[in-house]
Formats: sequence, C-alpha cells, structure tokens
Amino acid sequence: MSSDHQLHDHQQCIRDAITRAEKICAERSLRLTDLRKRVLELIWNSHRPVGAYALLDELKPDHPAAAPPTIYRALDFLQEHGLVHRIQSLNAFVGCDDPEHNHRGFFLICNDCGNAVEIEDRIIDKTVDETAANYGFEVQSRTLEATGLCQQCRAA
Amino acid sequence: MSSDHQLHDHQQCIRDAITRAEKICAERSLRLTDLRKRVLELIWNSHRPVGAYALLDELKPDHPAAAPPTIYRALDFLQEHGLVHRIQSLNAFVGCDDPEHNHRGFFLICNDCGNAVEIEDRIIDKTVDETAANYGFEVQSRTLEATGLCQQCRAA
DNA sequence: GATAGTATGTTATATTGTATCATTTCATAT
DNA sequence: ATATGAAATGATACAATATAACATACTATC
Repeated sequence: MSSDHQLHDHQQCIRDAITRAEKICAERSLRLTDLRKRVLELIWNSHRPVGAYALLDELKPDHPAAAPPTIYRALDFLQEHGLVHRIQSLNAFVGCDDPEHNHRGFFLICNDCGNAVEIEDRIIDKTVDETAANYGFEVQSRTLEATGLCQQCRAA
Repeated sequence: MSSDHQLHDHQQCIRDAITRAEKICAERSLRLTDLRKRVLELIWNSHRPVGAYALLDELKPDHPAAAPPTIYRALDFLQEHGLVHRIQSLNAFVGCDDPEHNHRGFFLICNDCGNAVEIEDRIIDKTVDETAANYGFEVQSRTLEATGLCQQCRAA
C-alpha cells in the first residue's frame, strides 16, 4: 500500500536526519545527547514547524523531568549547529535538510497543510545582500519566510 | 545647533506620518481615533521597532485605562491598513513610510543602533515569487527581514 | 578517583498575546 | 433630538512563549 510506503519514507527521513546530525556532531566534537537527539526526532516527525511547548508535551511521556528550559536548551543547541531552523513568523521550529552547509534558509510555509519547505537559493541571497548594500547596509543575517499554497494543496 | 535641527526633523517626521494616516483614513472612511493616533505617534517616536508592552507603558501616563488589548487592538487596526508593520524577528512594530501603497516591506534592522528601515523593492519581491513558483508554491505573504549594520553605524 | 567543564533538573518568573463580556461612543435614520 | 445598531474601548482573566538563576548530575581528561 502507498501509505506503507509513505510511512517507510517518513521513518527513513527521520533516520536520515539523525544520521546527518550524528555525523556533524562527531566531526565537530559536539555532544548529541539522548535528549537532543530525541528533540530532533520529534521535530522531524513532521515537516510542519512545531512550537516549543508542543515539543515539550511530546517529550514528557518518555522524559518526565522535561520543563521549558529543557526544550529551549536543546533547541538552542540544535539551532546553533544548523540542525534546526526557527520560523520567526510562527514561533516554531523545523528540521534543516542540509545542516552541513552553513546557511539561512528561505521558507515556504503552506497556509493549507502547514508544511514548511526550506529552499536554498543563492540568487535570492545575493539579491537581498545587494539591495541592502545599495542602502549602505551590511547584511549579517536574513529572515525570509513566505506563506501561501504549496503545489499539492493548490492541486487539491 | 544640529540637534535642534534633528529634533525639528524628527517632530516633522511624526507629524507627516500622522498626516498621511489621517488622509488615508479619511479616504477610506476609517476611524483614526485619538487612541489609534496616539499609538501611531508613539511608534513614530523612533525608527526602532517597538514592542507592544513598551508602547503600553508609554501610553499609560495619558491613558490610564490602557491594557494589553488596548494596544493590540490599535496595532491590529494600524497593521490592517498598512500604517505600521510588524517585525517578526523582534515581536515589535515600526511605522510604515508608504501606507498608500499596499505592500510588504523588506526591513533592514541595524544590530548596533536598532533602527529599522523599510525598503520596497520590486525585484526582490519578484525574485522571491518566482523562486517559490519554481517549487510550485504560490506566495501569499512574505516576511523579509535582514539584520546587520546600517551605513551610519558602519562608518562610526 | 579528583577535577573542571558541560549538560540537565528545578523552580520561579518574565514577556508576549488572546478570550470574553461589559460599557461607551459614534454615525445614521427616524 | 433621540433611538438604534455598529464600532470602539474598558476591564478582567488567562494562554502561550521564553528566560533567569541556582542546584545537581554527567563526562572527558588528568
């Protein structure tokens, strides 16, 4: 069945994300603790941005001591090393597909299904930096988030 | 003295913003009440994004009944009609220079002085929309905020 | 196994934002 | 001028998001 296949893909997707994280943390001598790994898994459970308190609720069953700082510290670590991104317009977090490459994503957030896809696009980054430079502004960080309808939801 | 001139410019800038707001509200049969006008003035007191609770504190002396909903309702009104914008990465608000023209700004936020400047740039908007379209995504709203150093602060 | 640095536990609190219902104000029609 | 309905504001309570501060536990290295 297709749903089995999807399910398999989904589980695989999470495992891949964890594998990438483990690789990076090993390379950089970072400690991907059980807690941090678990939070990363929970984030990857969907492609929707997830709020810190939603993660906390999901974490609590198998981690009763979890409190807000627990989550926020794990998220800080994961963000700091590019494993997750924060979606400013939603106060929520998504996994990063490509943590090896230091970057700031461009997020497409579907108003219908809620999924967020991250795009890396050098042209946009360049255009943004150059436009800012025209105003004498030196860009250090970018936040670029668009909401709208994803391909699937437009078709449906 | 230069500071006098600056002060004058600043006061003039606020008055201009209010004048623009009055014009727009008159044209559209909107009610720019004393409260809303006052909140808009407070926002224009600086070019820095201001938080809702900071506005509330500034409002309270001459408006003792003010409570969080007071501010948020005024901000909703002002945003809805393009008179102010929300800076998502700061949970704060800035006045809009060009409320006549329905748009989403591109904000340059200085990490040093805290000022935010709004740019309107059709090329960026177009690039964003087109890039999204390459992924089958139809953009409905954009959030574009860059932090860095403004011209003045780079020079200093 | 002592120690120093990192990570987590624990409690409390700060900050940001809404829900809800009561009251007042305002424009319009009568 | 007043009745009326819609819009705006008052007032109270609370929800949701995020951090401060200090105690304890873990882990790598010596």
